Amino acid sequence: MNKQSIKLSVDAVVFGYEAGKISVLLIKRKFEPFKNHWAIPGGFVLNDESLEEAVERELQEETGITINYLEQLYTFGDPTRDPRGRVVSIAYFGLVRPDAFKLFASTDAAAVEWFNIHELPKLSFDHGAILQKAILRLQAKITYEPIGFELLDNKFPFSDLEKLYTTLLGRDIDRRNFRKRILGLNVLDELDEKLSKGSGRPASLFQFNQKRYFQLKKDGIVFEI
Amino acid sequence: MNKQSIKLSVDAVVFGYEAGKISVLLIKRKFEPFKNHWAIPGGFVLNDESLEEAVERELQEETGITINYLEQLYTFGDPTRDPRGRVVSIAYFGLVRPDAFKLFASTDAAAVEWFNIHELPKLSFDHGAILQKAILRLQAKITYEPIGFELLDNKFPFSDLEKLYTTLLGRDIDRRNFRKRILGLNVLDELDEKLSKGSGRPASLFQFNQKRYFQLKKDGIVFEI
DNA sequence: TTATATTTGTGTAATAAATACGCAAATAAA
DNA sequence: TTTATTTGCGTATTTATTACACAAATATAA
Repeated sequence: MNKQSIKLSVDAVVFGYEAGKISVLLIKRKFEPFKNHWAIPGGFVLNDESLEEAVERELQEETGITINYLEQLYTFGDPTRDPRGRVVSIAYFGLVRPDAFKLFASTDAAAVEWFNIHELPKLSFDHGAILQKAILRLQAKITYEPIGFELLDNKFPFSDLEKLYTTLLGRDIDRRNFRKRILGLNVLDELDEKLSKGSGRPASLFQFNQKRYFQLKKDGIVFEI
Repeated sequence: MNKQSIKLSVDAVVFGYEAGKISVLLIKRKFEPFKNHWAIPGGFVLNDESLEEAVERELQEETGITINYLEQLYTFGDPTRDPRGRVVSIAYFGLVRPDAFKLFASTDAAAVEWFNIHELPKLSFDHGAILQKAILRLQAKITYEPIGFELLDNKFPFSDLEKLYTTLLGRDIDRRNFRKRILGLNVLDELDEKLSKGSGRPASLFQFNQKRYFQLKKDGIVFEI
């Protein structure tokens, strides 16, 4: 049997949300192949680190960002996906809060930028397909897991959540029914604080109660929009 | 940077169903480590084959089985999961029809056997965790994708489908409502043939119409139990 | 200061979907 | 020929989803 010579990398599709726009974090590659082309951040796995550690390390090195939520997306293993030879990549799916939005300082990449998911550049390797799969996962998953909160500030007005859902699902949602549904799930705490932004009645701030969610989940209550 | 020395393998959790029992295909390992212990079939990926090809090849070599449905499950990459060194494994999830049930002739394994998922032996490596994840995937997925049919003969009486669902979901289902629901999805063709098995009124045979399902799916109709 | 625009917050009636439920028909076995 | 077993089917009740409008609180403009 021939010696196996397959390289292993991780890639991360990181989403952020602000002002009604879903963005994804891309880097401009510093080296060949695809030098100076846009790509999903990622890189080779070190021998003694876990896959998640590899993702977090690469994100740190290339974008300086710290991630708020991370899950495995899919493993891409087509033998021709990398011109350098056989590279199998385990793709991850990440979410960051708005406050993490600005603070990146790339060292290993020529540039780092947020791109609106509707205005994407052409991507390196099979990263277009990876990104597509991640978008589908995000859209599907917010309807049955409370991951939307991971894209909002810790405290948020209800209208932010509503806007996030209409944006992600790409359709209008009845404001009253949505509020009833979400508050009925009993996983949001209403705070005493109010937030005024511009004109209009000030909004109560809410906070996702993860502990209560896990408890309810254990009891068999399912999050569903 | 140190040279990467990570090996890549695939493993397949293959489920079968017969007479109200869900089984999983296991092999007895022929070599160290875990020699003569039970494990999920799998092995190292060759340099120039896709991941799916690797799975199908290994299944063929170790169990002689040909699979009916295959999808990626999850990639397991804990640095300590294999005593031989760093081995990252991409786990797959497969289903076979009852007629494929008997015909295996192992060459690369000391033994091959179907085990009821409720009477499993202790497994090698982290295969217990992989299998657990596969069972959860199977249980979840039959409620929102028509994969249950992949576990039945091509033509089946309705009661077989009902039994499969009660078994997998682990709870009773109202027979009339279930039938209404499934037939209402309009993805089953009722054949002219009848099947008599033992006593009782003979049952009409049904067939899953995959083409119609894909069409309906494209139109936005969702399969859901 | 007052009027206007903007955003938040809330309840109920109408419609649709899910659930509960029992008996007759067709066959094999006794 | 009687009995046991399995299939096939309809309707009423309950529950969940959807549609829909106006008052309260603030900022801004007049």
